[in-house]
Amino acid sequence: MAQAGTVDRILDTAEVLFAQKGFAETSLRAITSKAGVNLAAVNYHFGSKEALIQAVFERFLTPFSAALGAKLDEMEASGTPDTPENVLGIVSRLALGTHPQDPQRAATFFRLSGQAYSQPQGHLRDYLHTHYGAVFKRLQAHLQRAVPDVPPMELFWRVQFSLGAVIFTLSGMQSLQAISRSDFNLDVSAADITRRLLPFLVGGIQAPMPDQLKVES
Amino acid sequence: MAQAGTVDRILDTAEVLFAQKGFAETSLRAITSKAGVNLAAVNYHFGSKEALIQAVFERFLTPFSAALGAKLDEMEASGTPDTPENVLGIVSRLALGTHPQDPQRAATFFRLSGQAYSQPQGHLRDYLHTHYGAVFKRLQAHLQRAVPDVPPMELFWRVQFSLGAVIFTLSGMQSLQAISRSDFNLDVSAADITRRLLPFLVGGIQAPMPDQLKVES
DNA sequence: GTATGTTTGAAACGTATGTTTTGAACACAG
DNA sequence: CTGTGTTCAAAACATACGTTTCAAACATAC
Repeated sequence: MAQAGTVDRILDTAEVLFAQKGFAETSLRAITSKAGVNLAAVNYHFGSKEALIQAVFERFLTPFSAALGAKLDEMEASGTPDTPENVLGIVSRLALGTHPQDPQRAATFFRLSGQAYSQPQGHLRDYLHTHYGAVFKRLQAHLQRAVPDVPPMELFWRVQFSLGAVIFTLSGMQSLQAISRSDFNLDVSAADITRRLLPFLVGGIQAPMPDQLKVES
Repeated sequence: MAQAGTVDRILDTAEVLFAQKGFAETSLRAITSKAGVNLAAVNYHFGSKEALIQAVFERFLTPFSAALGAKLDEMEASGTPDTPENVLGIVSRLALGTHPQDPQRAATFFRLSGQAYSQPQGHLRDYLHTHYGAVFKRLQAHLQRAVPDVPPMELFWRVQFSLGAVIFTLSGMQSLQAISRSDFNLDVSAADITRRLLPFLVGGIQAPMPDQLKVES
């Protein structure tokens, strides 16, 4: 990351700063000065700040969703049974392992995702849904086979709950670690949290259905 | 909300706008013009924009945490057994029912909380933790009695996971409803989602422990 | 009615932001 | 060398923001 081109230096720096301080709170001047490039370079290479944000996500998500697709192919080819543990395990190992040389990278990206998802107006949310919805649905289909007793709509929501638990927790890891440290005198890593997450998610996803769900207006 | 005083008109409007567009993306001018008050009124009555944000949270959270404390008193007095369903049920009914005259209000506030928690630098997160941490710990203690086999630290994280699932889902309800509608042709309300959430959370919180948790640096 | 303290209104201030411009530096083909 | 397209650098631009100012309006008590 030292002598990379202007474009990559911008992307690297923007990724970190966006995760640290948020989109609106990170100015182009902060990015360009820390990256050691000229202010105008962002608009020259990306067109606008919003395009920069999208580019940051694309650079991370495209390889990730491709890797996820490949893992699902593998799973189907090898006849691995569809259990919640297997399906969620793939995602978890992938999220933590796509950038083994930089263990911080995954945490940075979860923070980014958290911000993208909690942006109320939801540009990015829609963008993610349209561009990476296919792999997502494939994943959901595997989960459905793993818990056939859970109705599809219920599973849809449970997957959203899981997403929330994951992104929310890992995006706030820094603060949460401080609390955990003061309460338990113990440090935790992203891998540690993920290991704790898995049983929780499995338990939630395959929970028995409530007796009846009434729909109101 | 029609003829309220300046302070309340500001708070009402700010609450809605912050939830809709975020803190940084909502200008004082947008708030004051929509509230029909002068721009300077915010700085006059609250001192600064950040103080306004805190005031919005305080106005909602203080009654809520008081009500939660009362419900816990009630539970202890009546000898209601500490089960995950009972404890989580209290919170859920409270979150949905504190403002029965305005069902939108709860959703608005969840969106607010989502933004507060995902703000990376975490002023608000710390503020919430220090001001309302006591009730929170009390709740966690009840949960601990409900699932004595789960070690305290594990429970701590599971509560965080649950918080993530709740806030994340309800803060993104609007977008998620759109997806759900297109996938299932079905509409859902906040109460509906909450009813789906409960079994998920109960399943996650009382999930069996993984065989062993190694701690890494 | 006058005086006093509080609240509002309109305008201005200083600053930070995203973006645009213009020209120099550079790489490379003819 | 000359010309051409690309990248970079410095400066300026326009705008939006939070905040401050100061006088007018108001309420309340004496």
